[in-house]
Amino acid sequence: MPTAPEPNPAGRRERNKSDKQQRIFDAADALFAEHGYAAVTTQQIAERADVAAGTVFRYALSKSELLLMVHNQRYRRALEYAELHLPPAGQVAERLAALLTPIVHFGRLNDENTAAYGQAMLFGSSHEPYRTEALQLMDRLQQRVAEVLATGWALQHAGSPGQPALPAPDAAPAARAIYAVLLFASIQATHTDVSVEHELAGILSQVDVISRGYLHPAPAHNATSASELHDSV
Amino acid sequence: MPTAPEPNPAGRRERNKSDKQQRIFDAADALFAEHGYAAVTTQQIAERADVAAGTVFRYALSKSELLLMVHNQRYRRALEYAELHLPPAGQVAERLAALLTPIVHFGRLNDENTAAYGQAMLFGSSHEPYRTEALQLMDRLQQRVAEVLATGWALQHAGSPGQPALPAPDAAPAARAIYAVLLFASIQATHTDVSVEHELAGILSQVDVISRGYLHPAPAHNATSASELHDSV
DNA sequence: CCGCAAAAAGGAGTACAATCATAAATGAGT
DNA sequence: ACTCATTTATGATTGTACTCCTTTTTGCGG
Repeated sequence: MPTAPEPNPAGRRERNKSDKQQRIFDAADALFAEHGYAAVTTQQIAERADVAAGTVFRYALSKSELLLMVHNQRYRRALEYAELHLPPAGQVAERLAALLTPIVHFGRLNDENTAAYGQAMLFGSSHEPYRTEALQLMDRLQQRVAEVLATGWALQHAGSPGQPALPAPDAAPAARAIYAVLLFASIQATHTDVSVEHELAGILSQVDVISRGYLHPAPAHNATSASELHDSV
Repeated sequence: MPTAPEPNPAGRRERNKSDKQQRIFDAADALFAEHGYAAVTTQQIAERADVAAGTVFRYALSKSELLLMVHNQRYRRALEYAELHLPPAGQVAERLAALLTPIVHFGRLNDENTAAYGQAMLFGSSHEPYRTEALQLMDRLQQRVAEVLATGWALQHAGSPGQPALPAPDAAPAARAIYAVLLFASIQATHTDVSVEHELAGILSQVDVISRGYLHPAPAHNATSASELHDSV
């Protein structure tokens, strides 16, 4: 729709070089959105972007990285929307639901591509820059989840003047578990025909368990420093 | 190369036909174990099994299903070991650790294949019989986890003679969350160089949160029947 | 034993992601 | 403007999973 790439045999080389990246991005984005990841060939993307087949792989290391490239942007928008509409206060369960619901719905817009995106994120090579970007978005969502949890903990343990405000426990494990649940459920959803509502209900019931576990006073556990468990690539 | 060379002119056709499946299984198992999933070609498997290239795909729909086929067996053994060594009683956290530790260690024996196995399970086609088998093993582990949780709940809420023994809540969401955490961590581990101990500690810290959430008296939740979330094709 | 239909196996062929040797473009130094 | 080194683009080629039409084998009724 925006660029109408007429096969201009003489023009290619003379074109502005710096927008080649943009042409490839747009081509991949449009084709994946229209036909779905699996049905699109890298050849088609190259043709639509009006570059040679091999050129595509100078801007992304693999077909799946092309998907990461275009889907990161879409995912980021969904995440920003979720962050924006997160109520600044309230029950933990409701705030988490508010945060996750847009993400789940977004995933359902094109569930084939969402599954492929998850696959590229989970199984892609560490050398792929766009995968790194995707992992950062993943971290960012976990961060938001952790904040909601920690805030909830602080509120819950605020009204005891006797206690010297024992610090909130590390919310990272709970946030990570919630993310795992979200991802797992999203992928499962592509293989079944559950409704979004059903999927969301399943996710939230798991999230509920996890957030209760976080908020529940822990029985003086050996806090195995979980901060070292980060992806170190 | 005009015509096919006759590698073994007399032998192939006259062999016992019914063990072809077994030959293919053995060939795939050995080659995957020795060289790793990615480095093995279906051609190699065919050669080692002494069948034609196309024949392999009459016994498995895809290369990844070959992996599911052979890895299911290995995984089942690990699961049986874990079930066997599960202490019949004790703290929930310890029993869950006993259940999951062998699985995590097993995954580390050949983490490349384990990741590929997870990938085949999560993203494979619903028409693949061996994937269905893998999903059943997944369910079985979740079942064991759920049992440990439910048993723990029963013990914890046993000593109140006043209450008319309110029934244990559905442990399925917690079990699913624990499985998601396990799978997610296993896959992550292949991209990092964390030690098994570290990986396990990370998993158990998440499992702890989840099991505490399950055991903690829930605020009367709508138990969305999670049994319908199954792959239905 | 002999057709003969159905099932199984064969292996050349296909599609496609990804590579790589070559070629073109670029720009810095003079 | 002219080299020449470096960066970038090209597209034919390759490796490989998977398909598809053909051939072989099998089992069965006469």
